[in-house]
Amino acid sequence: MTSDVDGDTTELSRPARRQAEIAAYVVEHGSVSANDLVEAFGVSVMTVHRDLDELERQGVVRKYRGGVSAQPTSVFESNVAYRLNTAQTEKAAIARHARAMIEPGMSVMLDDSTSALALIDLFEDITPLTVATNFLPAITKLAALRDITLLALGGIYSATHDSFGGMPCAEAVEALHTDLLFCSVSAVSPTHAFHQEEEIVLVKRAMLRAAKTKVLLVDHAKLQRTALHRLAPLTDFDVVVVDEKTPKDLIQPLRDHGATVEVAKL
Amino acid sequence: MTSDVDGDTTELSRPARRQAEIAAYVVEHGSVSANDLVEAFGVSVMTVHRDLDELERQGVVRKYRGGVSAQPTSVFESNVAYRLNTAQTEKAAIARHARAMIEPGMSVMLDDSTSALALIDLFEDITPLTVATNFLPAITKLAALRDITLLALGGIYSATHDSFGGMPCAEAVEALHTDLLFCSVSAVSPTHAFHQEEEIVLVKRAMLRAAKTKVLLVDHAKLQRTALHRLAPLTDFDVVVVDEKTPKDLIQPLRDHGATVEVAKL
DNA sequence: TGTTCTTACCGTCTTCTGCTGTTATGTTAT
DNA sequence: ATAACATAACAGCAGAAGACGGTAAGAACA
Repeated sequence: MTSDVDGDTTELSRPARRQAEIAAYVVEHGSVSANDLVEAFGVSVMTVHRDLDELERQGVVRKYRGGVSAQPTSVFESNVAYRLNTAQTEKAAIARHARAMIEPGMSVMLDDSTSALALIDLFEDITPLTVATNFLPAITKLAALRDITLLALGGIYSATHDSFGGMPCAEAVEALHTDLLFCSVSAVSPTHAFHQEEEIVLVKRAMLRAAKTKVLLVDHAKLQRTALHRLAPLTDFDVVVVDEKTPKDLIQPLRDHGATVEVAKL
Repeated sequence: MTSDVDGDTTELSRPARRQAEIAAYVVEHGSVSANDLVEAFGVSVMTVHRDLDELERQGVVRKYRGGVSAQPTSVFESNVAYRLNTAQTEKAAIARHARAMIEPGMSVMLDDSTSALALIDLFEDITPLTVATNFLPAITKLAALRDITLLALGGIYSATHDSFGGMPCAEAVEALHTDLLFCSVSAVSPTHAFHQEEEIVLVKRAMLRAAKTKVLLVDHAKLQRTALHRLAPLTDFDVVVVDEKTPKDLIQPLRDHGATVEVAKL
């Protein structure tokens, strides 16, 4: 669990980073007091409380009098701040690889994945483009771009993912059909893609039905994890993109089971 | 046209304000050169170009080599930046009045109106609350609040309104039914509410069908305007809220035709 | 009631975004 | 070909937002 946080420490505001670290700390220790955190992170009690409030708002920890306790690991792992911290250079490489699949005029669907964010930065040259997404940071970014038709997929806001979901979102997805889907999950086995949360699975399944070409974006950390809900067999995806750091012996099994795997060059 | 811009000059970033002023200038003169604007506003050519690019992105002006020309007045009037400039104190008063209608636990729908933005600032004390809206600035604001269930109404992004619309949005609305709707329009006659753009009308009509109690928020400027599309008779609204600056002789006709009009105290 | 933990408020500080002009390069007309 | 106009890249600046800690008031627990 404490393993693969190969954090580039940049790219995230100081408080956000500290919050992610606090979250990790809490998850590791199960439950700690505010004062413990004061010592561990060298900030004032006030700041600790503010951080914990924010983490609680995101659903990552539960506050009670005298301390905080961790929520199930699942929600921590799908916490946005945490994910943003992880494997940024790999994600950039994956994004560049994905970009090559897009042609001007296409319609593209993005889910609430941090790789998608990196991908958006590469959109400026591929206009015109139609992009549909349920991920709030992505929506904000896209709204500022010209020559991009932005189709926001609404739904119930989740602070943990900073995205929209639930039935309303699934319905919005079902009304569409895009050329491409770029999608991410929290865990990948040799045969299937998995995700922690049921409501998210609901939306992602809908997205899979609503796109012609489906691309799964996977950084190497995902291949060594598991998660509760089976989302879909890997053969449902037309392409699975992994980063270069992925060990060869983890890639081969996917291919053996019929998946088309491409490796993104750094 | 140049009349009622009783601008409080505060509350809007300098460039945004200047852009709104440039837009007004262009609309008034029909078509001007970049250099004209440099003189008129005392900024560099570069800045003028940047402003014009932004205005073009919003669909308010058209750039061609050697200058810019205005788009039809309608789109200028429904331009967000312009609307944000107008009658802010009145809008705050209207928002306070509207706030009093909301009780904790209710579900509220907001359209893409600047008055709605003011209203959100007053939400913190009325939690829990469920809020549905298609207005991007509103969505961003609400996402940061706790104890608020945010239901984003997706759809096709319009840079002019900074909101989502079109059929996907209308469908999302139709799947809901809220206790309250706060809604705004671009023009109000003694008998009807009007709006410039057809797609917007589509969404607002859907919203009217999807709420139990419907409230129309109107600042006094709207009462002296007209617009192309008839949205709905005023009697479709349970309450029409106007600000205190509204001349009495403009209010009376509404009441004579059966509307329930309330005046928001400053 | 006393103690501990939490929250609210306030002033200061820093950090950061993003606006701006300048210079240099590209593009279109005449 | 040359002049007018438009874009791109760069870097400095300013204003604003937000982070932080301290103190004091409040709430929970014992």
